[in-house]
Amino acid sequence: MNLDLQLRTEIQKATTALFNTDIAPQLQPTNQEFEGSHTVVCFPFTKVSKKGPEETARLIGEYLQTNSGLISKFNVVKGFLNLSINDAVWVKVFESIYSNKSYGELPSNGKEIMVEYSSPNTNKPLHLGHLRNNFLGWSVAEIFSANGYNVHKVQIINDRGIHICKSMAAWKLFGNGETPHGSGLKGDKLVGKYYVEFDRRYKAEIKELEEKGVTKEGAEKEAPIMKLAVDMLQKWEQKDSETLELWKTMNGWVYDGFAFTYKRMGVDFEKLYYESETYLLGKEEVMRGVDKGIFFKKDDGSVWVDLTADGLDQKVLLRSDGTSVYMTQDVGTAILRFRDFPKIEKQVYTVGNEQEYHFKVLFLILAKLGYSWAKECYHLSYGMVDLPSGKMKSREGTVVDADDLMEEMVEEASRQTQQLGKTGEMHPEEIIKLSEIIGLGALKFFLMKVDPKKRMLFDPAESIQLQGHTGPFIQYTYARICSILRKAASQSIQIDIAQLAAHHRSTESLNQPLEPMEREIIFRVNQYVQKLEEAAREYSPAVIANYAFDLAKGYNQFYQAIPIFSESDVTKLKFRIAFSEVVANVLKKAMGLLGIEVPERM
RNA sequence: GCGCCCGUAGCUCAGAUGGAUAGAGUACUUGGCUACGAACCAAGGGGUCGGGCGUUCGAAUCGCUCCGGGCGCACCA
Repeated sequence: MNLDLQLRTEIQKATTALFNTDIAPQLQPTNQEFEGSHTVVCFPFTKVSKKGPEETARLIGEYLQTNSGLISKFNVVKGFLNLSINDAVWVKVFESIYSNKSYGELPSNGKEIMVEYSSPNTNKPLHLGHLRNNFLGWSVAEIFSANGYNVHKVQIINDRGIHICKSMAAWKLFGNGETPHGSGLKGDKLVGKYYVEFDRRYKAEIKELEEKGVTKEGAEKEAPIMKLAVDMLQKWEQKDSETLELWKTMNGWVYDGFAFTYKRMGVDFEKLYYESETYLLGKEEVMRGVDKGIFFKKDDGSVWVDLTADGLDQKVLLRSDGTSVYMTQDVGTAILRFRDFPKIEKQVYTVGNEQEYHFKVLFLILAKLGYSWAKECYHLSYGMVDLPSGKMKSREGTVVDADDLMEEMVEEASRQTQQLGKTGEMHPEEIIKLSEIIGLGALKFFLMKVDPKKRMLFDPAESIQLQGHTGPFIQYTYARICSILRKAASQSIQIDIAQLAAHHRSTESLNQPLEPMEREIIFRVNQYVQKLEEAAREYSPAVIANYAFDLAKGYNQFYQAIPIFSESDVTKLKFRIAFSEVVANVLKKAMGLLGIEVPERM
């Protein structure tokens, strides 16, 4: 049952009866300091009531109290009508949540979407920025899934081009046949090492040539290592077997390394796309656009799209030598995906906000090519992650490596767990598993509690905190409830929810109301579905993260104020156990959307 | 130069389509474990919501303007 919707309907009935108006009521949660749970803002009704705000609010309140079974009492502060919901109604709300095993999962809506995330540069190991990207993308996919969508998680792997050839060239020159297996170095780290080596070498060679009097431009082209890389690119395009072999081998190393990192992150993909497989389709589409007069060719042979009518510039789509650019590849990839999954109605691209312009252009181009789904595509644009020292810069060595960071978080979780003396009767494997859950939970929560659109600061000292507004705080609340449920089970306390609800309804007159904190928590639990919808609408896991924190905090307050097992009234005791169980389930579900596990003890 | 984003407590962040005395966390000062788990709870101080003007019964939220910070505008990806 949807309490808010019912309430809204009742209020509308009241205002229609009283003032003969169809102004939609404005409902908001009541401020802590006043009694009640729902507040109607009555200022908008003063126009039709022809009375002051307080009088207007009082009239609506009186009408509701006499005519609606939902409201037990009300109070008026200025133009605000604060409503108290009947406890029997609260219990009914609770009952329907408790007995609904799939609470928090909306039924299938028959819609299908695709979410792209990660899509790293294969020459560079994953770093902190990728963690935000992956966690956000994965979580948004889960959020849509919980909203009833059929979701496909994908990524694009940028596996062709000169940058790949750079690490290949460096490895060929200086690698001495080094392999991940032989050196024990993770595949992506090994390839990254040669990419850096290329750059170092390239700069040295340029300097050498310049000292011999070659111009800077000349030196950049003449540097032997660059010539080798360019040569490899040409050979690659001509499908030279030896080059292709090396390309495959080194890419394989990278993929193996990434797979390891993804696994620990807890993210996955249904299908991987490779640029080497999509850029030709992009080229075809662009040529088709030229034939249809959508794009135009310049004298030098390059192909352009004119977006000045849309308030943007002209944009190149094919170079004068006929090769494709970044945009061309993305056009091809998008179209291929809609061919592979004909039922999807949109694609969500999880990519940093520095590429906002790129996606604006991409969607316009796709629309010009006649793809109606183009206007449904969405760039899930997120802000950069800064360090206390400022921006991450590879040149200054301030890049925070994803593998290292996850490892440090887990180690810190382990250290703190042991320091708090929580590991008493745990097996060593259990401690390891728990540390993983806590460490990654802390990291994921830290990165996802902030609005994705905003640039954020990653303070290492703060991120490893396990108290306060953190993932472990919520995990702890969950573990605590599990402990209560274990105790209840050991005392063989059986919950019969229908009986409890009936009892509450019949004893209401016996003056056994709910505690205000209990009402508030039912209110929050009942809010979950709305938050779920909001999170999808806003593409924001932060909505879920902050909701879970608020719920956990509310429960902890209740827990501390009301000792459950000292309650002598068996019905109340049972209610509170059932109530705790519901909170635990919702916390688990919400955290699950963030990819954060919750432990039964910690 | 043109375009987009951001500015809320010392610090990190919330603030539903404009609504009540702007909220959390952290840090700091206190108090609470013989109890269902103290990774918790309670209390306190801490704010010109970057500045100004405007719209409105009502502005952190909308408009204009200035200041400060970030990003983009490649035949790079």
